[in-house]
Amino acid sequence: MDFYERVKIILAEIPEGRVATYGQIALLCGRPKNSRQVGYALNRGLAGKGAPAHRVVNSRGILSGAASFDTPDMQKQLLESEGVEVFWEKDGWRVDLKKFGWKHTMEDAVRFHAMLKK
DNA sequence: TCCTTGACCTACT
DNA sequence: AAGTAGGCCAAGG
Repeated sequence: MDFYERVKIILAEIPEGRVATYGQIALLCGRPKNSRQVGYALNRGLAGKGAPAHRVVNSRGILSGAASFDTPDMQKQLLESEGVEVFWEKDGWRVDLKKFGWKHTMEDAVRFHAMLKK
């Protein structure tokens, strides 16, 4: 199964009101070292149309600076509409991963692995 | 092929 | 706490 298809599947599993990191997505896709490709996928829209790309941030909780969204603050808007606090820190908009980071269980990981057949 | 480019990550100063 | 360095790897030229 294609890596980008896997990304699409995992993205659909991120709960509303929570955010996941690129590395986390890559890990759950069974490709721990492909965090950059996750970004590539979202940037190029390879993860499908309705993909919740706004729920993905980097390891420090910083929102993507690359404006692949219609408007610069769209990602922030979408997150806030889901109840996620977004605040400005030095160089960019950020969320507290301690509070809003998606903490998937081991069971989740196993379940996802089963979905990623082949 | 080789080289450059990234919505990245970790470890180390 | 903040900045650097090296590592990663698929795409595209």
